[in-house]
Amino acid sequence: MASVVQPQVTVDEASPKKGPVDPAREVSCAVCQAWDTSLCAVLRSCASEGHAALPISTVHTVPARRTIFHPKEWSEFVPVICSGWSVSSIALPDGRRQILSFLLPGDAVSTAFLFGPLSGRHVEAVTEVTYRKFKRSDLRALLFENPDLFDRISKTWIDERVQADQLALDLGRRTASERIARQILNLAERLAKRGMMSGQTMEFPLRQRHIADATGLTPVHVSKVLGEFQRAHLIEISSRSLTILNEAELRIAADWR
Amino acid sequence: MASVVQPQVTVDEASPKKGPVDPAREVSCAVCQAWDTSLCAVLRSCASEGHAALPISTVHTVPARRTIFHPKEWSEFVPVICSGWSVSSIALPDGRRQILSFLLPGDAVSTAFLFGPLSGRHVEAVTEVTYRKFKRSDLRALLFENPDLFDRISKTWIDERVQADQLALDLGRRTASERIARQILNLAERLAKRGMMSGQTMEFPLRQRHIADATGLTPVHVSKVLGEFQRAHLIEISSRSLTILNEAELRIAADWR
DNA sequence: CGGGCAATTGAAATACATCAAGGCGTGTGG
DNA sequence: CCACACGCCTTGATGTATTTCAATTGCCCG
Repeated sequence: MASVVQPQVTVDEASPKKGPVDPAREVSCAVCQAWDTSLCAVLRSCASEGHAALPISTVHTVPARRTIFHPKEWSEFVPVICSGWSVSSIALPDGRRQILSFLLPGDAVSTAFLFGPLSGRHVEAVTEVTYRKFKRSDLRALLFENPDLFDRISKTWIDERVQADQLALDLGRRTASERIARQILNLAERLAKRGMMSGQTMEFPLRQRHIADATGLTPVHVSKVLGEFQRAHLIEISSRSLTILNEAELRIAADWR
Repeated sequence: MASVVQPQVTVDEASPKKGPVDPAREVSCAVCQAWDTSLCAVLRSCASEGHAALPISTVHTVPARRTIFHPKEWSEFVPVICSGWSVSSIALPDGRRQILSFLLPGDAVSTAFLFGPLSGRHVEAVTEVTYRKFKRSDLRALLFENPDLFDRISKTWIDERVQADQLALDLGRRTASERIARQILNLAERLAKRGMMSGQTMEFPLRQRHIADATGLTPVHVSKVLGEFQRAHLIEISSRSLTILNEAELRIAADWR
């Protein structure tokens, strides 16, 4: 238990806490690289503006591959990722599944989650993950006290809608290589925002099965396309990390904008 | 100009008004079949509860195939369909396009639209369409005055999220026949809610390329699948109307639930 | 050391796209 | 009113992107 499986994201170097509850919550968030994005930022800026304190939350740590949120869970808690990678998906009874998004530090599953339980969604850790659980009613209350908190949420909301639209466009109308290239570029961009890129290199804990489920393809085909990309020196993958060697060409392959 | 191209949905039989503004707005809405669903219902119930009056809106009528909302429009107005069918989509510069939803009477494009412009979206009339344009700021104001209006909107938001998830699952993980069958069942269900089904028969103004763009397929392939469905006596299509002959089997083809 | 998940690779199958031609209905202009 | 063009649908032949199947390897972990 003391030695962790993979030395992934080095977010929490200051406080690798194991207990379920962390009273000194501002401290640990202060180190979080995701301060600039998404819900966390919203909550923190709200607190720093002297309004109500941050709502109560409990911190949890789960190992890789563990379920964070179960599809038939009807919970009053909304999880927000603090460190590590996880994945949000829906599945068919026969096993086919579609990944809707990769969740990085600072991400909540969906803004819709703030207003009611979103059944059918499965959230699963890819690496070891720490996350916070907020009580829905707390967040809601906070939302009504702060009109500009509301503004920020609605902005996130719009973003989320745009993301969903793009996903549909990708899955419905793009080729396999385009989808994969876009997924890589998209992740790179999001990691960069969080200061989690070193140059053109990122930690890349995803299995090919994850990429397959996110792009609506087969693991086998993903392997072939990634192979082509590497032979064409667009990217390089080794020991759970990915480097973009030729961003310009990769963007062309992705038909980016 | 007086004779309209297609005698589609017969919603507005009481008032086929042509002018852009309609002062007697409650009246025309009272006939609307969509009173039970979505944004319209929300606004009307809000008004009937004796809060502020319905916000100002202007009524517009456009012929089939006309653009209602342009992708680069950055408008402060949010359109809500009153009668007719329309379609909301996004497109790639090279012409590929993905339909995100068919809009039926009572539908707004997206709840996200209430909070900010959603660029890139194209909304286009399929049949002759009448719609209302609300001013975003009016709706927003109304929203803050009525906490339970907000509740209803957020419910719609969750629904919309679930729809988006299902779309991704369909496009990413389902076969052509499944996608098409589901689209048909889905439309039937939504039309039924609006009282627009006569038994198992519905007006069906969609061209096969609409279905193709909604399901991520080619018009040619859609034709083949619809042909199979008809030969198998699951459905019958003739003169712009569609009948579900064998709902049970169609549901199986759709892998419904 | 053995077992299981992950990745690679090639061969075969298949679902869907593309291409092409013809028919049918409908609006349009002579 | 007719001829015509055009969009829409259908159908068959052919092409291709992706899946499925299968065998092999490496690797992590118990």
